[in-house]
Amino acid sequence: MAISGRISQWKKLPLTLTELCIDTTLQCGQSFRWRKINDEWICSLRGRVVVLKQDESCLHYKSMFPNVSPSPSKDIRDEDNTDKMLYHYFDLKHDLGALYEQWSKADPIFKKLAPQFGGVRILNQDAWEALICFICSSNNNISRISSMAHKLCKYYGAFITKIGDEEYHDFPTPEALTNPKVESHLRELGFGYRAQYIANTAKIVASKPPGWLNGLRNPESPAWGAKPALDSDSDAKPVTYKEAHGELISLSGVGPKVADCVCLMGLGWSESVPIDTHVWQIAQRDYKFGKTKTKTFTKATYDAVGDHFRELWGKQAGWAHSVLFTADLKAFAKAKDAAKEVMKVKKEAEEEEDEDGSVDSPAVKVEVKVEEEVTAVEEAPRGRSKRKRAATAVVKTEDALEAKREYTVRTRSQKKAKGQ
DNA sequence: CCTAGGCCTTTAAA
DNA sequence: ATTTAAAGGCCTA
Repeated sequence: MAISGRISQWKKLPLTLTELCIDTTLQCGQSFRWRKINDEWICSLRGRVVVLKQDESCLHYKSMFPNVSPSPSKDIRDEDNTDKMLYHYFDLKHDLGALYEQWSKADPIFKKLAPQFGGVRILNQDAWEALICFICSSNNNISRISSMAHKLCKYYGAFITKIGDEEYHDFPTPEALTNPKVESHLRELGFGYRAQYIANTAKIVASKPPGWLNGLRNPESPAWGAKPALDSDSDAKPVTYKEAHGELISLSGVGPKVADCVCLMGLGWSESVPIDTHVWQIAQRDYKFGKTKTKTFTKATYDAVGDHFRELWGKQAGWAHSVLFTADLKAFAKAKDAAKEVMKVKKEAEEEEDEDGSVDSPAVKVEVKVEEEVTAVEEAPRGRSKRKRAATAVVKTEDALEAKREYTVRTRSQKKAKGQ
């Protein structure tokens, strides 16, 4: 494989799946730039391309740097701080097992769901990247947000290296997005109304003093590469979560939810709980938040839900929230797959009957219960190979249906409330 | 303080 | 086939 930069060997970090599960953590909607290729995760990160894979006991990683290093003759090991970078990125100083125990103790609902979703961890992302990506997230879905994030890197980020035919670029700086043509270009690229938000926010941030955004960090969670303040200027009073949140809201395209995402995933405010439509649904369905006075979701409701979770889960409420959020996403995806699988089986059954030209097939045209259709498929095998295929489909479908039923039960109460 | 409507684009249902 | 709704919201009136 052709690589234009310098590549490190595989290294490893002892780490259990309870402490970190990259499969869930990297695709639960926190970060939008990781891509999975076979069993490896790959992403450009702070000037290098990082590849990750995980087994029972270790996180394996390697990194690729650009060729234009300060001293090309120097051994890569002297400057490769990827181990420390990942330790910071995954915030591994926290004992996740202990946190899960604490949250389970405080909340029976968490306790029930958590065992299936271990190793979900809040990433310590670059604040600027989080800010722009979550501006993109409004009224949007994960796959489209991801493609937008990649376009930003592709057109505005510094080139890092090429692997095969794929070029890797870093996430763009604010300055790189201040060009007057950015807004119209991003619109052409399909960003929609978010193009303006991004352009405006880039201008605002670029006009602030350097380090302004990271100045909103939780002091207990310093930025990557930040030098510990030597003799700190005593007039700089520490920022609070609420203050940081308020500052972010003043930016373009940033409301309470996006501000909380940046606080939690970019600025180290672990008590921040972003309330999006999913979390709001969880709050209504599982935490009795349905009977508020106002029907629509107001700022007051937003704060009330956040405060409730902060009281329930404590200091690291944002982390606990992400576990439940992940659980809901997975259940939702499973139910969706189930629906697809059912359609597929339907189609197969239909095709088989067409092949035979048999007439006794009322099941496919009439709206009936899916369970009955599955039975119909099972009883309809005629040739050997067809029988096998049908049997496999049934097995897969039963799992899928189970997931769908489970999700439906969980969401029923909410649908009822909506109907009134 | 609360509410309604509009906004870009894509996808899946209806 | 067209239309509607929803997808991890925000902004303006």
